[in-house]
Amino acid sequence: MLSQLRDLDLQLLRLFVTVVESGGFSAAQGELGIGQSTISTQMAKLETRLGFRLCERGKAGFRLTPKGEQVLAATRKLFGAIETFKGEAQGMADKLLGELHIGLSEALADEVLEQVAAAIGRFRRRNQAVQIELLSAVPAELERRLLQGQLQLAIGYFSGAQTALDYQRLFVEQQHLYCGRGHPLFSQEQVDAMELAHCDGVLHPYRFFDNDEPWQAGSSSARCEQVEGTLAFILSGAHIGYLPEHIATPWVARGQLRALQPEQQGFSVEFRLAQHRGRQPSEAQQALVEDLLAAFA
Amino acid sequence: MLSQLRDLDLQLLRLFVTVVESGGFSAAQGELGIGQSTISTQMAKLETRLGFRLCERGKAGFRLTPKGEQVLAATRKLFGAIETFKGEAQGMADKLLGELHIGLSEALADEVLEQVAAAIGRFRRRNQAVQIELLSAVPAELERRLLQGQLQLAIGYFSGAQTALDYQRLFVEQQHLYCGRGHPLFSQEQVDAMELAHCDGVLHPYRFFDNDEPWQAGSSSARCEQVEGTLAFILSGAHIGYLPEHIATPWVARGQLRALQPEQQGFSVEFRLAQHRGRQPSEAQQALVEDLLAAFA
DNA sequence: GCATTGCTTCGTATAAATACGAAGTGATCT
DNA sequence: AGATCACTTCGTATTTATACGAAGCAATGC
Repeated sequence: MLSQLRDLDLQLLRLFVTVVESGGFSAAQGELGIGQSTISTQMAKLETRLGFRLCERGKAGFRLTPKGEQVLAATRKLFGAIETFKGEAQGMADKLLGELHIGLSEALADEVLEQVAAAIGRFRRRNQAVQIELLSAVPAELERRLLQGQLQLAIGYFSGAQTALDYQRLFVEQQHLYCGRGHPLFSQEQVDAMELAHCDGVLHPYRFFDNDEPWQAGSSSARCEQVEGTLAFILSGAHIGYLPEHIATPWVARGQLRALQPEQQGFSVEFRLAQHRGRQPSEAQQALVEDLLAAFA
Repeated sequence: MLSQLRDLDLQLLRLFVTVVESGGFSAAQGELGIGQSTISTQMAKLETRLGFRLCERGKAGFRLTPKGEQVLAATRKLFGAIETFKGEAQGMADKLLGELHIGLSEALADEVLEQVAAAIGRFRRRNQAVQIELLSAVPAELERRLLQGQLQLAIGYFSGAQTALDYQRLFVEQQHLYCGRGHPLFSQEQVDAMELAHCDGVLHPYRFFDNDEPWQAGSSSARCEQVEGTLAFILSGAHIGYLPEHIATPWVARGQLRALQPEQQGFSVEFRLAQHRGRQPSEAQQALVEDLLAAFA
């Protein structure tokens, strides 16, 4: 008598609805693909669970009891909810979700920014609802945050020495040694290595390409990790130092900066996309990596 | 890969929710009462069905994937719908539903109507949402409709001859033979049977107690099935006839009617509650019968 | 009166679900 | 390095669900 409706069998309810729609047990045989004795047993089971009769049947005809009508309506409502659930789950299957924290090296060239923007645009055209967070910082900082898991992706020039990180080449940036207008070497026609050796350089600690730089500062009373500060030191005329070509170019055009021995002292830096090798990336991350590589291809 | 979410296993979803609430597979062992290997298998099964991973687990700790979060929310919503369904079904179990069509004999005494009213009041205090329809008519009409299934219950004086109907005694009504003020016998002190035999009576065709009536009209030029018309014939002074005592009493008090030989010509009619014997009554019908019998007890 | 129809009940076969435990993996902690 | 933890995988046992068909039953139609 007491309805033991704890484990609510959806299949029984589905059978019930089909039986009603077919208008009888034997009529539902074909629709359900099972024999009528089974249908009878199942209906009896459902009625036992509910604790009341759902329909009157017999040669006299098939018809729902008042409670049967109510249960039918309630069942259809329930099936609606189930379809909604299925739809949500289904739609979720191929949808990208979650959060992406991405680090960008400071002082990127305009065209690089445009390519990053293109990748984001491409990504946003996917079936996704991803929370993206961008962070600009010095590469060392980016690498540190990658390792700590605060970032999933970072674009910058990296040591390449971290075995825990995976690197993919994106583009190359040209660096040159520059001096400012006030510097003794600025107006000097010929500059030789001897003279450069005595210049006061700008030191950028924690940068990964220090050893790649053709010119190594003999002495240095200026330290700056960021490009902007380095530029300020150089513009002062008191120091010489390395800058990305795209940063220096407008200043050179305005006669404020001069590249020193571009052929000998210049060098190129490889910018890479880095991600943690250990923790396997989310689908969203994989997709964005794909989009970034496509944008820089 | 393709999510085969057709038969949506609620038990798997319930397991998932419990695992989340416990914060891990092995932590959920106790809660679920099954071993962790089973939990692992079940979770894998659910994830296969959905087509994506729901949670990351391992020594590193347990946490939901973004999709897992979404599925958790969707699942809780679904469970809400299921609880609603259960509640509806549960509440329906002991609730009276459907329609009841009830026939009442015309010209019932006020106190009888009060008792019917009491029964309806009692019934309405039950857990029910029944549509009740009342119909006043002559008993023969009520009996016909009962047999046709247009009525489930009827109160009246019946032949008792219908084997298809079940009768239960409710109350007794006294009938007397009356004449109106204008009738020759009205002011006559003593009335004998001889004189009555020559009176013009009111015939009530299709009534069931004709043969019980002590006085049988010798001749009759007046026919009426209903009480009200019969009363009019008798008040005219041209006819004599039987009336329920409760109908006549106010007219007698006003000196408009007189009962003829009450001891000899009076008789009593048994009013019964009738219902179809063949079709088994709804719960609502059973309940109302109970309430009617109680009211008339 | 008898066949037919629509359902119920019973016994039983078979498929599927559900479970356990042992062995294995891989990351983390000591 | 080794122990530990949390989970996975595998093989297998046991229970449960699901099905069928035969027999039975009550109502209907001819």
